[in-house]
Amino acid sequence: MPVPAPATWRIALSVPLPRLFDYRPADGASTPAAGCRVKVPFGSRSLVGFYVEAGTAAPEGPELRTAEAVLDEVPLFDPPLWQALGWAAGYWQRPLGEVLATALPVALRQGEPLPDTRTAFWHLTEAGGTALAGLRRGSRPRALADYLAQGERDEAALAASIGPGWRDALRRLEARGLAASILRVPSREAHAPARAAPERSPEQAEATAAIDALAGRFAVALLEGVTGSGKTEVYLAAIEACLARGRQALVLVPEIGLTPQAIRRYGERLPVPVLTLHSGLSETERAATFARMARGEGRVLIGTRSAVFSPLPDAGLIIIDEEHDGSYKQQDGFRYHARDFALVRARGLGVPAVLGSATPSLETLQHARSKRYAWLTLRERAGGARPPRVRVLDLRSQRLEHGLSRPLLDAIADCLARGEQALVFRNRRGYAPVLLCHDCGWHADCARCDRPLTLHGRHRLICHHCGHRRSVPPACPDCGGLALVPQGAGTERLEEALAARFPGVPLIRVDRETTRGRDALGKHFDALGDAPGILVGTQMLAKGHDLPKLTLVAITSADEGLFSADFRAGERMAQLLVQVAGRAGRAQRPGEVWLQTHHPDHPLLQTLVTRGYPAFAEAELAERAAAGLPPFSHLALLRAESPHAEPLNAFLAAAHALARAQGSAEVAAHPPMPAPMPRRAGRLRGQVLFESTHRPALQSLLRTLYPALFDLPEARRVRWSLDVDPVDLY
DNA sequence: AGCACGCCGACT
DNA sequence: GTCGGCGTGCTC
Repeated sequence: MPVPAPATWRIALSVPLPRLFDYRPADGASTPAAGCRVKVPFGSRSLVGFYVEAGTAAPEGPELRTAEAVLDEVPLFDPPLWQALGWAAGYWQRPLGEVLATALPVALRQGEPLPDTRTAFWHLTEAGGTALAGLRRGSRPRALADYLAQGERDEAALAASIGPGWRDALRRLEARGLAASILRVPSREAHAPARAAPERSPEQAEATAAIDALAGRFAVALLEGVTGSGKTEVYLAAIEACLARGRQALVLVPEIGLTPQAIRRYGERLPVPVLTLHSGLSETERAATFARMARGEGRVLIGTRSAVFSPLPDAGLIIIDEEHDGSYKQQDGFRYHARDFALVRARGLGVPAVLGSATPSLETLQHARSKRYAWLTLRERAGGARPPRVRVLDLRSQRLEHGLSRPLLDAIADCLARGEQALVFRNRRGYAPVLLCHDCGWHADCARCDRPLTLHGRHRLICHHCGHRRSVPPACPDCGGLALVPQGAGTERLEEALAARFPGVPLIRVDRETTRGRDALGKHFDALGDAPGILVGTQMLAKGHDLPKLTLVAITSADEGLFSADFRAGERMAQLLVQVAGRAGRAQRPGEVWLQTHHPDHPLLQTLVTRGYPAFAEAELAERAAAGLPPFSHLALLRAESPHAEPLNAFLAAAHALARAQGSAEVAAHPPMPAPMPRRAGRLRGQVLFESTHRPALQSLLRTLYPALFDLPEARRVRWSLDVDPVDLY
């Protein structure tokens, strides 16, 4: 009779190795549930990992080390979340431990316990009730005692009611035994919303009813609503219904979509507290939000990309606002797509998901066309606002003043004269994108990226790809000529030109330089107010709060994206143009959009301008279908970079050979090629593209290829990463 | 990714 | 004579 192999614990660790690690069970510990955190020795350090499953020690395997401790009685991941994360690790090709670690706030990742989410509620003691009348009238302790006499209150309520000095007064009452507190989970009781819902349009009511009808099962609805059509009202109605059924709702928003105004709007309209998750929070706050959601205390969570990992023990609805937005795709490390993961979670949870956008991604549109998603549309703008009129301005016959044509400047002047506001959009920061020698054609390039340096101010050249800075040379380094001229216009130059042309008119520039930190954007808009004025800036202007006086939107160049090598450039350009254009003419003032271009006859532009985004998307989908591009095929991109060409080429060739050797007829492994930016920050970059019309075939190739890449000796000399469903081919 | 080990330049 | 540069290799 053979001796049974000793049982082991298979642990997922957050290290970039595509396997689990086997340990002997911790002394005296019983086998944990899947997903429990376990402390284990690893090399010379001690790591927090996740128990996955039991295993058996291979007879000739390595000597196993012993796990130190089990940190959880109950895993932090509920079963559907655990399952979805396992799926994600397999689909996006990342070690499970790394995926699980990303899904947790840092404190929990490091082994901290799930934080206490109870809050202190204060009340008057019996002695306090008696002593109340004896407290000096008008004093803070008296005010506090009077307030507490009405019933128990949490500290936020005390602060709001008493104002500064409340804590001091409270301490004094507590010291005299007049007030006491108990720690308690805040009541889940619904309160009356601070603001009532406006009347819904028939379209909104219809969409709301359609979403309601999906409750209790997995289904996806695309809510395609033109800018200003009130998609948020539909979300709010769907969330209310979800709450009424006793379920939690998760709302994902793009990075720039989660403004204080937006949060306030949800908070005022919903009958429960709204939790938020965004880049401005501390790790303590993130862990608390995670805990509140895990315990079912939080009923509504609004957050950016990473909020998709929140526990949802009572899930009822998942909403992905602006589903086309690129910020849902994580661009380093675990390269997941929050929209796609949200749909996987919705399926696992058996709840509906709503994808909202004025400009849906072609992927989502294709699903809607093929009837896999319900397709709901909002065609009317709320309050009877008219869609803006679009005018295409042919630049070929125009002289430009710092990137602005005469007719456009006149239109801005008219707009200001009417007492209205204008928005000038330019997707380039800085003064000018190129500094050119007029004598010999030399231009200033970044020495580490081979790309033109952007002129900032008159003296600084900055590389937007690697951050490298230098000053403007006194003369052309090639010919010695002194005629170094800025070519093209960035937001800085537009601001300068507009200020010169419209002296005294309020002018606000909105780009990464001028708009940093929490709600800097909101402060800009507040500064402008309702007075006539001009906003000039980058795509940060595409969203933000409503500007009722904004009636003119100028897009200074629609040409980028028309001829780009990236097959998604046209789609992105169209989405951006429509989003920016949608800012014009809310309320009762009709808006106009001016579009400067050197290619007024370009078919994509023509379709977009004359027939709108849906027609553009149809045309683009037809082209993608003909070219066999996504969403009609599926891609994975192996990227690599190295300071030297030789190890880079060796790795890509080896990886390509490996894929070829696996020989899938259904997957095309393109030969290694340079990245669209072949050199960045001094590193050479190359890639291998995998493509298949059959997703399972691509997945099957990646499942064997990914671990094999780690074993390539060539892999150790380069930095490499695998991107499944890349959104750009950079 | 860390972290240790390992073999060559400018400092107390 | 050492501190430390980052190449190379390993982690149950």
